[in-house]
Amino acid sequence: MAYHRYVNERSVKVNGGRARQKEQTRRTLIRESRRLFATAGYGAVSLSEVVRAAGVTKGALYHHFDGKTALFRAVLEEVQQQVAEAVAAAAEAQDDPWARFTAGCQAFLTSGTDPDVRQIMLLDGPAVLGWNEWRALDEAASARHLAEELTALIEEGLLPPQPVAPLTRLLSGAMNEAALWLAESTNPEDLTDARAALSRLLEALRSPQ
Amino acid sequence: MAYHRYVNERSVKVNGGRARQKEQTRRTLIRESRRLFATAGYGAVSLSEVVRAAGVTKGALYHHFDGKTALFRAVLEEVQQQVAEAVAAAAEAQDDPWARFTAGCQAFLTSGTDPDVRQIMLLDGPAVLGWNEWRALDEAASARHLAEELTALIEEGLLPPQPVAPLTRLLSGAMNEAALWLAESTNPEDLTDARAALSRLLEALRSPQ
DNA sequence: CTCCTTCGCATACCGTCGGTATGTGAAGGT
DNA sequence: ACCTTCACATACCGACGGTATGCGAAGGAG
Repeated sequence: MAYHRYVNERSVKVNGGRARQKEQTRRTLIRESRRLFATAGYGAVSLSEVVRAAGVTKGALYHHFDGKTALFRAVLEEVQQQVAEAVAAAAEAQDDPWARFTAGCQAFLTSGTDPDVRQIMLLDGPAVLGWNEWRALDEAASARHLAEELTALIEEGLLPPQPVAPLTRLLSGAMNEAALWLAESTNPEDLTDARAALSRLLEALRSPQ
Repeated sequence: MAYHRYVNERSVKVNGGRARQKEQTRRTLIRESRRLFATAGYGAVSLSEVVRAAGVTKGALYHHFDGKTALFRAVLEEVQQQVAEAVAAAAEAQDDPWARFTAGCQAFLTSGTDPDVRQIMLLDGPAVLGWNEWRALDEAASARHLAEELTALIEEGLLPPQPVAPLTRLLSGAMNEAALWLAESTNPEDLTDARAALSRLLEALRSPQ
């Protein structure tokens, strides 16, 4: 009985090298925990569920991560990276600087309605890791790009000169909360209204022509 | 030994009626749990700590509240009510409708820097109770006033006609996040910048004269 | 004053959780 | 063929949130 998984699955199955198997286990843990965290929320997910869903034991989990919060951090980083990629893709599809800015913001608003993003990045993230660490990860993933965009827009005269840090937080928070509201909504008209409201907000900030 | 507290403290001390004592126990539990929740965060506070700080046992806690989240909910309602009172007081000190609106928003931004508000209302609230319930409480406490103010401003022509629901979330989220950023800041200049940024944002939304 | 009911709270206990210490055997180098 | 490494599995722990039960003072009824 003991260690039967080694005999039954690990050594018999066609496995790549040890490093390859290790990475696969790690990715499985992240994938399954992400699914559980997204659907039930961090607090309602036990590590027993995670390792059962991943087909490993707690020994494997603690071999890859320092604990539950470290596992969550890895998941959050993955989610944030995906959001950042979506935002960057939407922004880079535009040529006009102002259009790039607004397209990125709208893409961020849309991303926030994804269930994984909503629960992991917007709801649990700040509470589990603390706002400092959450913001540091957010900064590294996407908020830095937003701040850089704002700085560029000010330099180009499209935005009135002002400190970018508070404006970044104002806009980031506005989009986060609007995305949460949107994700909860059942009325499809709300999406249109939210995008319009964000559009109005951004346009209102623009320098007078 | 058993039930010695009854003999030593409860019946000997000068106590008001049973109902009075009950309310005092409840308020003590809320007060102490609020203090612990605010300083350590919901997840890092155990009910053992709470009842020890309150000088009662878990039996008392579960007599007053259905569980840990119910205790947190009671605390959150108290915090939200205090924020709402501060915002209402700041708004009603102004005569001009637009000044009332902006003063309320600035007061909300200031309230968010309070440690209790920050941790309980802004960080743990949505994660612990879920966004739906958190928003329902927020709605009842203060967001409804914000929405009513916005509706009134639109009717008076001070804001362009638009759906108020998404705008309410945008503004609420912007102020929440800015408050979190402010609370973390060590530079006193950030407070000035944040208030200025919020002021610019609100002014930008105003109807062109 | 006496009895009886109510109820606010204490006590004792439980299953489960996150976390740790230790064991094990296949992989990969020598 | 051997030996070291390491990617896990196993077994166990203290602490947690929650529950069942007991108790005794408070307050009303007669």
